[in-house]
Amino acid sequence: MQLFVRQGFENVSMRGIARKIDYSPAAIYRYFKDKNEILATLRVEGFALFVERQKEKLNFPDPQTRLFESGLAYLAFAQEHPEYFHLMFNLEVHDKACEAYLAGKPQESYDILQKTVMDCIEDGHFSGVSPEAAIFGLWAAAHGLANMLISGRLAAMAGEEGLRELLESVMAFHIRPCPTGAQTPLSGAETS
Amino acid sequence: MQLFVRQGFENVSMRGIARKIDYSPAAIYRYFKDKNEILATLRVEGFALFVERQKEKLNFPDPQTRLFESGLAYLAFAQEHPEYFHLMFNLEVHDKACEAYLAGKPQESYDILQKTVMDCIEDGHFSGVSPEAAIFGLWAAAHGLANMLISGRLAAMAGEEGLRELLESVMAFHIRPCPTGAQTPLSGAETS
Amino acid sequence: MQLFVRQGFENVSMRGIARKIDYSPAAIYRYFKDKNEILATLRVEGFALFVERQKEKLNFPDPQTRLFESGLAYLAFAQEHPEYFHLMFNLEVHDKACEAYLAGKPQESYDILQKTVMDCIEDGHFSGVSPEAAIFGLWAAAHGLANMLISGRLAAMAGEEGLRELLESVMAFHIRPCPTGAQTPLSGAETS
Amino acid sequence: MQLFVRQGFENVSMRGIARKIDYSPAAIYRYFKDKNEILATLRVEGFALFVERQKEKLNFPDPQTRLFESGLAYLAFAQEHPEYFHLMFNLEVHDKACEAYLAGKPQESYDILQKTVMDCIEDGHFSGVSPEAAIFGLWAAAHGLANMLISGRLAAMAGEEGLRELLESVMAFHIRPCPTGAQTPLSGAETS
DNA sequence: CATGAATGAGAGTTCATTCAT
DNA sequence: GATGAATGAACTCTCATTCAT
Repeated sequence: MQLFVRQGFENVSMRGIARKIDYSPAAIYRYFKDKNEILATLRVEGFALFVERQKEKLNFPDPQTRLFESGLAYLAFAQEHPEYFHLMFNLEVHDKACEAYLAGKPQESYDILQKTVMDCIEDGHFSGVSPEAAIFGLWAAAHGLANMLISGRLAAMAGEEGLRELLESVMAFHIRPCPTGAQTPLSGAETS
Repeated sequence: MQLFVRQGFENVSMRGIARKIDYSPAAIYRYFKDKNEILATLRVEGFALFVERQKEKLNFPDPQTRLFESGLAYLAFAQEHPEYFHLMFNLEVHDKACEAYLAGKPQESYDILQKTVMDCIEDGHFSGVSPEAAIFGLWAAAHGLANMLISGRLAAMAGEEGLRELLESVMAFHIRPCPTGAQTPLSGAETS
Repeated sequence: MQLFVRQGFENVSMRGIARKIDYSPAAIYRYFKDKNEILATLRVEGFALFVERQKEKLNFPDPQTRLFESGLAYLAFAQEHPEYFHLMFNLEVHDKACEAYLAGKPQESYDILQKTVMDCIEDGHFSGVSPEAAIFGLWAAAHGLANMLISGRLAAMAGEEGLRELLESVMAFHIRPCPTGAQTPLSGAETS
Repeated sequence: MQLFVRQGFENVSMRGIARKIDYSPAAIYRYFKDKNEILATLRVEGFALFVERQKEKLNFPDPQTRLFESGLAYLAFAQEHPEYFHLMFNLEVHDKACEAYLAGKPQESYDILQKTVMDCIEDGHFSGVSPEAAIFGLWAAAHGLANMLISGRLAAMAGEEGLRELLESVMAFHIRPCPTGAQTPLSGAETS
């Protein structure tokens, strides 16, 4: 099963899969009803693995460290399983059973992240920051960094060596404390 | 040609394009060698439009405002031209001419952003921050937020109303000043 | 179009059709949306031709002759267009547009036949016979004979030569007058 | 084996059969060389059952009653075993052994029917009628009625209730006596 | 005796592409 | 300058069938 997960996902065609695992296209249908079922299965698998990786970082007592570590875990997951990442966030899969199962995951992630951010705020680390802004901001930062990472654009610009340090310093930048009272002026952004 | 760019891009098929511009599929080949050439052209167009939108925000004298505005412009672009965005960042287009032409763009963007960040640092806004970390961090943040925005996940979680305010507050969060001396501890993340 | 109607209908596969008309499978889809649309079109065509052939026999003033001739026309149609016949009566086609169009045809046929039979009864030819019984009886007789004819079973048993005379004499047998008052006893038929 | 004969036959696929008898598809091949062999076997079985049902009606002393009852038996068979009927008369099965075995059956049926018809003629019931015409005529009538019955067209036009009475009255119509001397005029049917 | 695993052939269908007109 | 007609290759998926176990 997991064999062909590692093989990239350009050729997401039954024939392509079959060729890669040296099976006949028909053989696949013994194990999966559908092409959708394959993708759905992989998606679920991916999310399970992802959540597992995230939960591993839940034990750090310091909320800032938790934030930092879970961010790095986000990136590590994307780097180690770019196909899963692709499947989970960039592919639109129309499978009701799958979506039903996954419906709760984002909320769960949100809740965890929320708690961590609130803890930071209570610690005075993110004082004066709207929790919602911080949550989505940190989330988006990790997500965007992961995307740039697996698309190769990051390595192309920053060089292969030092990539790890760069990622860490970027995450550190995102988690930097917020000095009391300071707030950037909000000029209106025109979005027709 | 630009007519059909505005019409959505789900149906990226020659037939679909032809139907939308009320031409025959064959007619397209008078103007483009290939499907790849169309996509490449659109990619280039997209990047041009993107850069244009970004440059519009270059006139704000205050570097922080520049940062803030260019971030919002990034999001606005994604929201107004999700097809371009998709094409530019999520689709792999194999076209040599296109890639050659675009090779310089990221560097250009990088340079602009770098200048703005350095200005912020000089202003004491991002004191003690590695410019590289800030550049990629802010870039990734905007990129991730844009991705979440056009994938609909953001609206699904935060609600349609308030979305604009949320985006602004998130961008503000990312641009918050850095208090002198504060730095998060970097513990090594072992993943694998 | 009509080329491949004549070629038998065993190979009712797009590829088979394509091979027979020396086209590529894809070419067929320029002319028909669907495989169903082909069959539906042929069905409609077949029914049109059938009704035409039947209406040609409507001018005979004598109702018995009308009956006889329309019966022979039924058989002639089956013999000349066995594929149409197959398509019309032995194949189940699931096509809403087609079925909607054809829904009225049987009733129309029924009405014509009913009129002819009533005329016969008024002439004293089928005195004492239930019109319904005569209508369905004659219909079924023609239909059954046509089926046996195109399945080859009739020729196999009665020989190729003399087939025409046989058909005529069978039709004559079915149209024989009914003597007044005579009625066969109805003993109960057990059909669980 | 006979278990799954009763279960309907729409899904004439090895997989479908296997599912219905709760065996694996492969198991079937222990008992039958082929899909054709299954169908051939069922065909033979069907004909055997059919002949049996017909012979049950052979004991009625009155030839007209025999005719009537065997006609109803024909219909009852079609109604009770539409799959057999389909298999026997509407499906082309290419199996030499099967065909060889069945070659004699029609002649046998023909002989039985011939005897009955001759008896009727001797009784003065079908006076002046060509035996051949009567035989094939009655045969075709029963066959056509059976076809219309199981195709659902009869019920669609005549209504579900009253169907049984209709069938009986139609059969009675077909068996009506022939008055001496009367013969319909045979005008030539032009069929290309 | 029965099955799980596998397959080759083929089903209907779509797509990017070509070319005579 | 534009199209209608056509195609080859690919798609997802099903089927009858085989064979080691």
